[in-house]
Amino acid sequence: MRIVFAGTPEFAVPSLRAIASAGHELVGVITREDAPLGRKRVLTPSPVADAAEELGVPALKANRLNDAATEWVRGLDAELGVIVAYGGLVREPLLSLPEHGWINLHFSELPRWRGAAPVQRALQSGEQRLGVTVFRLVAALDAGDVLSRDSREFAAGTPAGDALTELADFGTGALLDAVAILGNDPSAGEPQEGEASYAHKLSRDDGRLDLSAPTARVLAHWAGVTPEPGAFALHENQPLKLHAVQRVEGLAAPGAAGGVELVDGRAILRLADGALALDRVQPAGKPAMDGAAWLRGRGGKAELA
RNA sequence: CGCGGGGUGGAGCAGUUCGGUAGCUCGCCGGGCUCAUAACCCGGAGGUCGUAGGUUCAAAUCCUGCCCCCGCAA
Repeated sequence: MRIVFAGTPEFAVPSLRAIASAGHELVGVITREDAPLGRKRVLTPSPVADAAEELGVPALKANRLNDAATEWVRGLDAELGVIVAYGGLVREPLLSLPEHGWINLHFSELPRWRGAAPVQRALQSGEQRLGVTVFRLVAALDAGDVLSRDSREFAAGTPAGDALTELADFGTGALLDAVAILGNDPSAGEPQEGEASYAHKLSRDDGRLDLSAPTARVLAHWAGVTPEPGAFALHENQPLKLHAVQRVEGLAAPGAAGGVELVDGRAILRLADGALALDRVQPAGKPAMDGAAWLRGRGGKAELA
């Protein structure tokens, strides 16, 4: 099938490659414009842009799918549009331009967690079964008919970044299935069933952990916001980023939640009903460091809030 | 010139305000104890205090330039 692909970040790349290696004809790729990256603000092409170049597919860099983008796509004469984490909305008339319309690979079990940060929000609320859904793009957000879906279990405490990376690969199966289904039956698709929920984009403040919560909830929260926007707690009114944590058993917490002390060479954070090992932390103004080293530099004890 | 923190043996820190012999918790090496150990005891190595210059009898500490790292903001 002649396919135009729209996507931007790292976890859209496996889908792009899967379509290419499945023998479909990739006629064009749309991705967001080069964005300034890092402290030095170096203008950097998106991962999808790099992949498109490597595959030798013509790419359009656009932050909005406007008239110019629509004309560009019209010239491609694509049969199907595939969108994976592009970062912009497809509207009419572009939406109806390809013969089979557009399909989207979304990283949740729709209609749950529609929107920008499905994996992060699902993990944050303690879910460990994460899914992918391929559906037809319609005007309403993530609301079109479903073509294929799949899901798998993740260990508690799996960071969103890792989960997303795995789902990006995992989801290519459902994506290729959906393309095949459409090839056989252009009218295929089942309406989404169940109650919809929305996964709003994460802000920095979403990374602030509530240390008075039960351990399982703190861990889920940590997982959902790691590595972006990053989990943190306050130490002496300064943020302390928690890059890597692990639940530790067998340490009933006699002290108040928030106390950190050295146990068997690890920095252990006491919570209401358990404890977390802080394996990698980063104080404000410092590089990331081993949690135990951080604690030693503070005399072996600290209080987080 | 957006705001701010920081650069001290291998790691993390203190010391800088009020210049005067390099300190702490670990790690490392050697020895001891132990059935054993990440535990404990004894001993040891390892630092041009980011860098260049200035002030001074004397600079990690005061002054100036530069380099690098990071937290915010964007």
